[in-house]
Amino acid sequence: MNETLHRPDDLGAIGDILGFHIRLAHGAVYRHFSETFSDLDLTQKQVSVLWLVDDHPDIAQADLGRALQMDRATVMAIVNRLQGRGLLVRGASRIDRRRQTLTLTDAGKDALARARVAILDHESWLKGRFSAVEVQMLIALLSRIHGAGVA
Amino acid sequence: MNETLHRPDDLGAIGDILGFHIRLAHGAVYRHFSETFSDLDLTQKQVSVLWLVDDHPDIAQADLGRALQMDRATVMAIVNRLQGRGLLVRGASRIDRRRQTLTLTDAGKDALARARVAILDHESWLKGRFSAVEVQMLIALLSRIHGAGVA
DNA sequence: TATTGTTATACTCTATAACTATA
DNA sequence: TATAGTTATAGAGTATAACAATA
Repeated sequence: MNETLHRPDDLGAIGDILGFHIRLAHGAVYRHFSETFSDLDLTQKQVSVLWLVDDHPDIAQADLGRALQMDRATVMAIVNRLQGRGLLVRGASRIDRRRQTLTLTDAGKDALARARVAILDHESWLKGRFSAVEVQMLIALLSRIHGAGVA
Repeated sequence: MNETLHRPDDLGAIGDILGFHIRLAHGAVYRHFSETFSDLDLTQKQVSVLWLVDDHPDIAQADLGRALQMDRATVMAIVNRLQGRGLLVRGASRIDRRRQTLTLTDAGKDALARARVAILDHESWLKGRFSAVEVQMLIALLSRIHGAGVA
């Protein structure tokens, strides 16, 4: 049967797979984020890196990797791209010569400022379907999965 | 300050961004899935496609795109890969000659059977941190984001 | 020994654009 | 006009492996 299934409104047994719902939700967020940030030409990860570098001056790449749960090579690729666009600069650390400190340039701070405005739109779209209590509950549940920010 | 921030246990203001938590959770799930399926050499999306093709015989690529919220070209790439590995075959539809029906091969059914076993492990790892009620709550909240399977 | 940064490499997902065939 | 499949192309994220410098 089902050659006429043009609009599968029932997910079937796969609908019980929690990982499946996480992937779908992530995809939806990813697409809306991309639309919202098409003018700024910034991705989710790029904004996260700009944000954390601004929040933690002289943060190193390895720290970003831990905070955003990315491999060193992945951080490298993102930082390279941001540096290539002149949004941040690498500098030498004075206390540990293995490490490189990261600092936003003026252009980087400007991009982040505009990104924060766009994030308001994006988060409103996302959070608009939940009450404040539900948002906190969802964040708490998701935190149990990724395990970050648990002091 | 903060050049000594080697283990940022506090996410700072970015911790209030719901989209940020969704990305982190998705990343954690993605990594564990990859480990669990490294022997089978199947990705999340590939398993989802095998699963849906098995659930809906003669489903077409466009249907997969709607169910999994992927672009036509993205579906194409995944189906090509699965077909190249001999896990499914394309066939002509008899009622709409624009469409191609998709069907699992014996190898595809075998791969899916093994995938279902691996998914049990993966989902146990994922769901183990929640009560049954919390799992249902989380799925309901995530469904409000991706909007699929809502009849 | 462990960590940091780095380079090279490769794979997957994702999407856009343009084309053909069919409805 | 709209939909389905297709092809070509490109960008981004992700990871592994190996190496040098430093702790």
